[in-house]
Amino acid sequence: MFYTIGEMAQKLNVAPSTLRYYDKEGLLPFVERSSGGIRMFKDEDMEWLRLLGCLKKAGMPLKEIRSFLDWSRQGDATISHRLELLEKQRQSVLEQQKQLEDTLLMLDYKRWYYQTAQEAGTCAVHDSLTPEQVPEQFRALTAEWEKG
Amino acid sequence: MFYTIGEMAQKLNVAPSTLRYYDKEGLLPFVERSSGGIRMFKDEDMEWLRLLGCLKKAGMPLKEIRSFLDWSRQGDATISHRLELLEKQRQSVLEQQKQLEDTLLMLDYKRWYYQTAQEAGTCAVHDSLTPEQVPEQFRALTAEWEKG
DNA sequence: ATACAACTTGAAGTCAACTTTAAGTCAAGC
DNA sequence: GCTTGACTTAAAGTTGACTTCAAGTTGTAT
Repeated sequence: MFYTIGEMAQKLNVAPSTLRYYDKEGLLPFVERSSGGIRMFKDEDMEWLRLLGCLKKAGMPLKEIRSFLDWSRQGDATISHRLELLEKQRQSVLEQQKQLEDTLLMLDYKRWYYQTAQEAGTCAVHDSLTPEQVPEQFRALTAEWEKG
Repeated sequence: MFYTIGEMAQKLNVAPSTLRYYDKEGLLPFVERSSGGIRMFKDEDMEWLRLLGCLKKAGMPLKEIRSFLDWSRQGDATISHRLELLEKQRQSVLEQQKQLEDTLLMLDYKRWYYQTAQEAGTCAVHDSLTPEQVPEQFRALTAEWEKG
């Protein structure tokens, strides 16, 4: 079962031009062509593109994804390279998670700050708030995120 | 207590040119200047730059950070705008967390895959693995992440 | 056979977020 | 007073990841 670039783009919810760009960057070396030169995508190709999208969302640049792909096609001699790249990316994901955690805490604090201000009609309400009126989980943050 | 752009850049672990760029983009409207035109950063400015960095790492574009800043300077009339922007960003962070969670699971699976392959010296080892030899947490993923 | 939408390519354009360059100014130490 | 390193600006260059354009081809439906 084959799909055209338009069909595959729709399945993946990306623009056809994006897939052509990936192809040009060597990220789709196994996609077959019809006798007339039209790309014929397989379900297998979608698998790889889903993996690609996953790595991309984890912040991996296309160049590194390309390296990983090239290594995969070179066979068993590159297993340790691939493992190393994956470990590096895993570390990066863990750091990003930590960062998002911190940011979420900050956003939650700010949200409470502005919700309170909205109810009062003014940010000045926070000048006259005793520590007991600040929800416990935010007390440590009032000092840290004063500005803005 | 004032800092030069170089000192502040060092404290924040960014390039001085980055801070000049932020200034040009209207993200540092409150940074004072010496009589000779040299930027004089305060601790307060660092607070804001830390907040900016936090929002940036959460994927907020500088334009939106600029909006938030402008609204903050306009006073209480913009509280709801600010709240709306923060809620939107909070939603975005939650989605990113979910995405990273999925990616981490995939990376953990791939890591196991290549660690096993490395020990065996070949990826072919996975062809002759019974389901019981696959750690339980990865069994559902063998089908999902076959490629690469 | 012809129309027509969807495909093809290479090249150029876009966008965000910086970085670099060039030419000049400021300020601290000698 | 002079040197020197860090600062100033405007403008141009870079990078990554696409998108758009122009000109042409393919393949399906009538």
